[in-house]
Amino acid sequence: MSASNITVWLVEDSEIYRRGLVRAIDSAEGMSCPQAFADAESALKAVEATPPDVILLDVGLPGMDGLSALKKFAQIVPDTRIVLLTVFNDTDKIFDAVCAGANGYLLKTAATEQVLSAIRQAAGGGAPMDPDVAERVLQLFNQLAQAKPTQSDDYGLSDREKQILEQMAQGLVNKEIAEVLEISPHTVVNHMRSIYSKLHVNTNTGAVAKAIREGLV
Amino acid sequence: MSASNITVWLVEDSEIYRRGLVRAIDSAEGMSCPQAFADAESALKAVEATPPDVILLDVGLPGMDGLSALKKFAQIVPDTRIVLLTVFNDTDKIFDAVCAGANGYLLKTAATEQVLSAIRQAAGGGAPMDPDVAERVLQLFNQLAQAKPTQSDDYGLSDREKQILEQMAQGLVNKEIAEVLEISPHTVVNHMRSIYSKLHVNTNTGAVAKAIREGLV
DNA sequence: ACGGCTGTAGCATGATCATGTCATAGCCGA
DNA sequence: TCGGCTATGACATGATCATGCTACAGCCGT
Repeated sequence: MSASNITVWLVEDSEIYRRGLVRAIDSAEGMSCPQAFADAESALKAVEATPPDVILLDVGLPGMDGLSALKKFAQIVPDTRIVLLTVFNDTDKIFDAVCAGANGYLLKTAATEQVLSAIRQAAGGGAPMDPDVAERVLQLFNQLAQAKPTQSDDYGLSDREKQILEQMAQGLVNKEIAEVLEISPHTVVNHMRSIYSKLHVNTNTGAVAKAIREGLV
Repeated sequence: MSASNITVWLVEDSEIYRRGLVRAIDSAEGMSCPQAFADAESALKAVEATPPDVILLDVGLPGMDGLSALKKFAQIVPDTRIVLLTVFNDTDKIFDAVCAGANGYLLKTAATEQVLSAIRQAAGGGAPMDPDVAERVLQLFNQLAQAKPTQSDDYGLSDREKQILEQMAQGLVNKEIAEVLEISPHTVVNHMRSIYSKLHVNTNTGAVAKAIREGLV
């Protein structure tokens, strides 16, 4: 918010790293670090009273883990920009973090000057992101956008059973499914038996619900 | 690929900008710009013969537009890292670009040193991204990932009807739904009529499928 | 050549569903 | 206060579904 003086909080358990970064921030033009915390719990307690512009949050914290903390911060002070600091460069964690509403993602190997620059960018509405992290975000983005609803487990359904399931999920009744697939309604029923058995359901609605939710159709 | 000397191509119609950047790249350590083009067509013709490590691609080109060019480059030389250069900061374009496989996104307002740094990062497998662009990517990412929080259209379903629908999507039969909601099975049927009517379906499977797909439950 | 699986088909029974019609009560806005 | 909407409940009929059983042909691996 304040363009002249950005308030930054630091949540980081390593005392050496924390002290060093606090000093760097306080020395820098246009920003200050009035508070720093060694764990997320104490930061969460204090944040509602005097929300900072930016929080630098270590994801490798003792006690409450960084991602849980991130979600809580995002809930309590949605206007505060939250930049994650991490040594990890793990796709799953990045995915979770982005979903949880992180506004930036820096590696701890970043130089001090880069961190300060990131703080300015975050405060200005940007999302500073390490290029290696960004690369993974883009990969994830493509996976999401290029529509592939992960059918990791198809419950051992046969091709024919999947076809039946698909027609069911179109809202067709058995007779119509039989017509579409050019088989007897009896056969449709038989396939449904197998489907119910494999999906562990016993109603058509249950089968359709499971199929759609699990991306089988 | 080459860590020692990164080959960079520049596709940019502004002669002034192009010449300046070529000179900067050639002067920089560890990279060179053997070729530069004023339009995408001529770059596409030449790219298969001697694919560079990185292509800096202006999206505001005359003739073939930058995004189309991006898709073609990604097809022909998938190993070449493509960084977009743009003056625009438009969400739709960013979305398209990311989907098309861009490996980075710089604004033309970036300083020369930033561009050179971006080239190194892109060549190293990272995705250099302007923080403002990254912010939009993250927003898009959230829209994609966070299910469908916006059931903008609930088809005018009443609260009770949504409850019924929810139970249907659990796979319960009418009698069970009646028990759960502590109403008569007749009433359940009546609510279903309304649901079918509002969703424009006429089977329980159709209703469940639509409800789940549209995020109503 | 045999067993196992898939896909096909059928019959039968009881449960469930879809649809039409009717009815009462409460709540809210006009 | 009246009409409209929601929620409730009911009866009836025909369609559809779930489930139990049997059966056969083709394919695949042993």
